[in-house]
Amino acid sequence: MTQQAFYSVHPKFHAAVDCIIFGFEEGELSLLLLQRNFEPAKGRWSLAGGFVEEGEDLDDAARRVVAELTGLDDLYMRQVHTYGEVERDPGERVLSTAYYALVDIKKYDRELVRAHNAFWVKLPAIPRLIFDHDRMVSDALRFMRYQATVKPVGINLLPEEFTLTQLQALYEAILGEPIDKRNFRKRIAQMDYIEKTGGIDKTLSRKGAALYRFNREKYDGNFKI
Amino acid sequence: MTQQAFYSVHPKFHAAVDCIIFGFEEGELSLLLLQRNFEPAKGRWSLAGGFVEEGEDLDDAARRVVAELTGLDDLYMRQVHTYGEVERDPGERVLSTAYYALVDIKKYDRELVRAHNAFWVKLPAIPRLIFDHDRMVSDALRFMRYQATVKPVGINLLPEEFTLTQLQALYEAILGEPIDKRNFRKRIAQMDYIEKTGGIDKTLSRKGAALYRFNREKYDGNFKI
DNA sequence: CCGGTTGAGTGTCAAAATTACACTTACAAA
DNA sequence: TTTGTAAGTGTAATTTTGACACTCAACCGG
Repeated sequence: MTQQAFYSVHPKFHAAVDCIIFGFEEGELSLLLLQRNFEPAKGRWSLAGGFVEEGEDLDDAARRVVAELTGLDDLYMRQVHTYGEVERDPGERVLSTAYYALVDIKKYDRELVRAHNAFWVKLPAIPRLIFDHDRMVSDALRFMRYQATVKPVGINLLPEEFTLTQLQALYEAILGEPIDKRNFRKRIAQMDYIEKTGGIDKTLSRKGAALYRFNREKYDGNFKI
Repeated sequence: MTQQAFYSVHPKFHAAVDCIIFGFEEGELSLLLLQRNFEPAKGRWSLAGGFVEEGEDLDDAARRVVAELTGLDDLYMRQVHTYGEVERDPGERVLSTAYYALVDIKKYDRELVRAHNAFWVKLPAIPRLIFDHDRMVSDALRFMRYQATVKPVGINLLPEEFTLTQLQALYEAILGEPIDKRNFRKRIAQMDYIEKTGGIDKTLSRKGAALYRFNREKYDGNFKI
């Protein structure tokens, strides 16, 4: 058997990516969802998705899909799972790999999002999604939650500089439960890679809240071996 | 644009599964690896893999690949990750999804394994593997280790009935560090889903060691909501 | 200018979980 | 009956986690 034949006796499939795009606003997690104005499943809600193209890495396809929708590159993205049931897409057989992305919700390109008929929807209010996208969301949420307990990925949902009150609200949203303020700040104080910038945010309090930033070098120094 | 055209403008790809098959013997984790007597990469070591076929779920393809090699069905298997770099398979473009499987190493079909030119290799001694299979192994190992700290998946590597000494040796192999015997037994004692069978194993000690089994009903009762 | 309001910031103690640690027992073989 | 081997057992110290309430700074309105 030639090497060519080795491959060619096997079928090929469409490969897609679907992206669970998380944002954080007003104390709640949101997802960027599309109300589809195109077939198939026109009119229904879905994740941002797209097909993998010739010569394109799987990860890159996911980055492209998110960039085309939000204008944002360089996001924190992680692969969640690949869904390969024969009948999962009623149109044709498609293997789809889900990725989650974390977005600073202040930064996305509003024009692009509008043009795609996409909307930020707060988590508790998300509608039924097409195909198996509901399952993708719950798998992504579980995985993101787990990662957030292990490393400070949540920071990617906040602006460069943030207050501890914002950070706490974020973790409360991610974990879905209230956190004691003093215990939280005690824990953060031990993380030398979350450092004061010296700046002060006065938008929320008369007193003003110290601004912090994530220091990637210190973090990598502590945990990469 | 018709629905047909929606799909057909996009390329298709080969979809493969590669399986990291773990066993446990003599206090060490092993992998079932193939020394390939077929192209491509004939003569080199690889994971057990195969292509997804028409009308076959992705998970089922992974089960089939493991079953064809070991004769074992009904194994504990979990998807690890999908590898989609353009150049990862030097032959043709293939998207490959890795799964790990946990095998009771006493039970596999020796004829089948021999026929496939496959061998159990203890973890510290595994050779260089083809393509990106090394990376698959290390990702699978990390994932399996994590899962083992969270739920008793390791039990799938032991026979139905096992002694606490075996169980401890297993966890020491999975975690890669020694465990205090009394603390370990204290922890196990709290898990009512690991129960004495009443049987006694005399193969290792004159005194005899109590045999235990995993009670799936009790476990599911405790943790499924 | 002073009292009120708002969110920021801070420390201690109790409970729970984790870790370290060494000897006795049962049995079979010599 | 002595000896060797793996099985089995409890306690105390340490660390980690969780509960809890007031003061501070600054601005606002009267």
